[in-house]
Amino acid sequence: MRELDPLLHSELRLAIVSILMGVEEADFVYLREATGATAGNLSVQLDKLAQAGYIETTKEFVGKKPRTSCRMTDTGRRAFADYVDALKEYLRL
Amino acid sequence: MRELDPLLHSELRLAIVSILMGVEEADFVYLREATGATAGNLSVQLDKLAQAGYIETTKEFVGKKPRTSCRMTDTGRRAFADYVDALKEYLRL
DNA sequence: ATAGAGTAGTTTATTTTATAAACCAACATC
DNA sequence: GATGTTGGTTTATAAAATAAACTACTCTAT
Repeated sequence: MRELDPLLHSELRLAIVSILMGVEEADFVYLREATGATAGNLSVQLDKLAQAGYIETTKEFVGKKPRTSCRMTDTGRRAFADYVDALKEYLRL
Repeated sequence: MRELDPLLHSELRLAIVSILMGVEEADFVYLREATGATAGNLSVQLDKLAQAGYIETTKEFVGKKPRTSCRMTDTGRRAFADYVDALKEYLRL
């Protein structure tokens, strides 16, 4: 059986990637609200995705507030496509 | 976002259920070979699925050898259908 | 009869992962 | 000048997956 990329096969990381696949970019606060995750958990999982090169993050200051925004990389998009493909075998779609 | 049933959102358990959805029943050895899992891991994960009432197992002796065979329950089939449904949101299918 | 290897598992221990709790820095509000 | 808020990160704890070790039995060859 095909392996399911463990980096994507995690509820929160999958949710993050799922959201990012649909938009140019999304910021930390939006992702936190959309996924319902705690900030700590989100921070950790974003790091893992960034470490793997699946997403790219940029940290800037808007006025006095920090703002982290994220977007998919090509590597990430490919990994997601592969994951979906592999998963279809499991789901019998 | 819809929650992904954590019992099914595990590579090995999903593989087990995926196989069982396609057949009347399958035995331990078949599942071990088909999934490539170690016997220990398989034993643990089958227990969890049985505990949750997603699968049913029967242990009998065929000649002198033990034989554990597994099949889906209605509860399990419903859970799998729900899981697939929820996952489609994430996969954008 | 017994040592060695194989089958069919289970139990226990270890590692990995996910989650939550605590914390930091900067600001605004009372 | 406490008190709370926003936007995070770091660290600690809980939960999960995996691997290693073990049980019980059988079969073969010595």
